[in-house]
Amino acid sequence: MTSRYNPLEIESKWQARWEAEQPYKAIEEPGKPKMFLAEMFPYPSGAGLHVGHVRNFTIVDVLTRFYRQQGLNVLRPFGYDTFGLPAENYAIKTGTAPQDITKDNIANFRKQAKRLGYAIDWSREINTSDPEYYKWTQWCFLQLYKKGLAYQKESYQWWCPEDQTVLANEQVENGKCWRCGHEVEKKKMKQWFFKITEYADELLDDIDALDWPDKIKTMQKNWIGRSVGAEIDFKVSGRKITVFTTRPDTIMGATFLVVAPEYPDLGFLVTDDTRDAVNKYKQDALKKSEIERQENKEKTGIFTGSYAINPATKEKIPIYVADYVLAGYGTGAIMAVPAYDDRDREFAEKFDLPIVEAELIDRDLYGTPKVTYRMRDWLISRQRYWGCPIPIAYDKEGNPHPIPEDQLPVVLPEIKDYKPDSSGRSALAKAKDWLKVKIPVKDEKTGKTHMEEMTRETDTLDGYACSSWYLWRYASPHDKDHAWDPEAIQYWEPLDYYCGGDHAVAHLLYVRFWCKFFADLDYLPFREPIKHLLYNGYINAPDGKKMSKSKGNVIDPLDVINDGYGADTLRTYELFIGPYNLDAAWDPRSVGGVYRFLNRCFNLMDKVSEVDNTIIRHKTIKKVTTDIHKYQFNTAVAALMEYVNELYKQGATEDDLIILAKLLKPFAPHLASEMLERLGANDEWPTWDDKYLASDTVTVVVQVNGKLRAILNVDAADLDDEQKIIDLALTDKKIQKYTAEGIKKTIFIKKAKLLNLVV
RNA sequence: GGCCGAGUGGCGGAAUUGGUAUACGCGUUCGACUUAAAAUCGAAUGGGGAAACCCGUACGGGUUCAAGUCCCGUCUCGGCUACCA
Repeated sequence: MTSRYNPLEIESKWQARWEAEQPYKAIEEPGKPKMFLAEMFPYPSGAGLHVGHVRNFTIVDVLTRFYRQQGLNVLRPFGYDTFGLPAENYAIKTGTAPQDITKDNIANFRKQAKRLGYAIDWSREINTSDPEYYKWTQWCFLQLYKKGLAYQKESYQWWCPEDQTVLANEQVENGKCWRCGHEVEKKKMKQWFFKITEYADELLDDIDALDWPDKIKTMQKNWIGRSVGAEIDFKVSGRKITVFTTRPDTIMGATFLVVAPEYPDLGFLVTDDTRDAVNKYKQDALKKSEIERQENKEKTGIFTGSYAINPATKEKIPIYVADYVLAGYGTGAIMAVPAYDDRDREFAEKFDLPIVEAELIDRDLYGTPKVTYRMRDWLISRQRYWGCPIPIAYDKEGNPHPIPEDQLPVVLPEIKDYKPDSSGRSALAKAKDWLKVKIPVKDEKTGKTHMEEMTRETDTLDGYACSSWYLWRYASPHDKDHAWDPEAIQYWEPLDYYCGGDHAVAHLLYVRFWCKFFADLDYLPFREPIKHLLYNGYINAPDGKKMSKSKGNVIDPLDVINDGYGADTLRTYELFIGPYNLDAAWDPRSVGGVYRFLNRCFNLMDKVSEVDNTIIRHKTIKKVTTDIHKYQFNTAVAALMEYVNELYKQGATEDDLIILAKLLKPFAPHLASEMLERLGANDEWPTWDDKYLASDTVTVVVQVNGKLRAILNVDAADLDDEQKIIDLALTDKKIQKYTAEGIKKTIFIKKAKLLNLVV
């Protein structure tokens, strides 16, 4: 031979072959063990792939190829999460249709992903903004609607009176709209919700059994936040206020009540003297932004003018309104026990209210047991254009009607102006023709059905709804009759490995919620959608900071490839960079180190000789295999480097090279494929035999008082003879020196091949 | 404030889960090859010391024959969360 290692040449050769032969197409084979893996599908931004995507996708790819090489039937699809604000903002700015932007971005992402050599089944691509896909998102919505789990509710939202639009919490800065600077207020609005709280208990109870990182499991538990307590009624001149408390046993110390500013019965509590002041306090509180609440935790509040009777002490206690009580949690009213609660004490001190160190009583005396959750129902309405239309229409009275399933999809109409207008509805409200729809209505009296003209819902769905079921769509991505094909689901699902570095709570909780819901409807034969979750860390810039365009410290993975390193180096480097679940900083010089390693692999092809490397070969097979099982990709690569270093010293046989290429393939598939082809070998994953790993002689560490003093080479068989080891150790001059005063105790650990002499 | 991570050479990181601390890579130094450089190949590389040795896993204690690993306390950094009664 020889040609130099030219990654770009090798990679384009193999990518062309994989494109033509589609070797990674997955086909159900009942009876054959399957493995289904996926990354959290990307939002295809205009910027293309970044190094974080590469880390994420490569982890999935290593596992994909590893299990393929082990003979499993592997499914590894790919998709795009395309609805969302960036494309809409870009559309508003440029007048380009989000549909077109998305198409271009997907094409770019696909092209770039192919340059990384991923073992993807490209026939299963999905795209959430494709009507073929979101038809079924709408179908899912209708199933939830039918069961009463998709519902409308009046609730307080941040509202900008200038822009006439709802704002997310993060879009409110110091009580002002982030766009126009106008003061925002909380406005009661009718919005769509999914009733995730219906599954709160199951979502919480099933967490422990998941093979997910503890970090994520804890975050989900905290998010759901189950509190076991009681509801207690306090009489207020003929009416009552119900409070929620986790400490009903402290009721003897309850010296006042506090209700939230949004408390519905507030009007009843005020008197002629207090009405104006309370109203003003309420208005101010509703104007306060979340950020202000965070920054200023100084207690504020005002006396309503009413008193309640503490059912335990029979005493008359004042009722306050204060914004440290949240309307959305419990009943929106609390009994304040300043002796036992820090917040209540702070409030009591400020307003000069009595603090009573009362005795604790039986928890069940005055309340009824009640469980409350911190998690709220999932607000899914968005007044945005670029999202999945909610399949609902309203009759003349404003009552909602589901769009019949045979009318799906409700196609998002193409419009010219995406900007929200003063109507406070999404830009869809301007699609006049689209708004009108005829819905069959059954007449109660005659039993006959007639078509009635109605007006479509103009809100679109939160993007998280689109990603709540895509893992099941992967099983039958082109199914025209179902959201997912039951037989394909039966074979492939649930997902074996899911890998990502984001969405610890939201997405990963919503998928679990939908899974349980559709399992209850018998659409899914399992109640947890994801068996193993790998949560990868971020890759930061060389300076350790987050990569960002404005800081100019972004590493473009395509540049790394095109600079001549190639995709194999990039992939291998991103796994070698450190433990997959920790953040890591990009180091351009270490990239070179990995490139040198792949070079050494390639050049080893010229160094074939006749030697026996059985032991190191089997050791390496074992190390790489077990490391991949433990997701220790960095040490798996290190083991391959050690192996190659050893082969450089000892010389390598063809067998050694074949094993190297097989083990290398998950990391550097192009180079490994090239090597295997030249060696005339297949890529079947090798196995090791422990008998080769036990060598005849072993090294025994000899310590004196726990400090290393000598190393002995002894026959492996002698490990069973403790006295012989001790005698041997005592022939060592150094050991003799340290043990001259006599030995008090000897500890021999066979497993560790260690002898400790205590003097 | 609460919860969860992390702290090991000049740097990224290893360490069979309590048993030879610093694997592998980067960087540095030296050598080989070369007219030369690059590339490549080989060797050395925690600190102190002439050596024997001593000191070393953020800091202070403890348990143990033995601690990077376990326990108690402290500090620093990162993430999530934020008055949830």
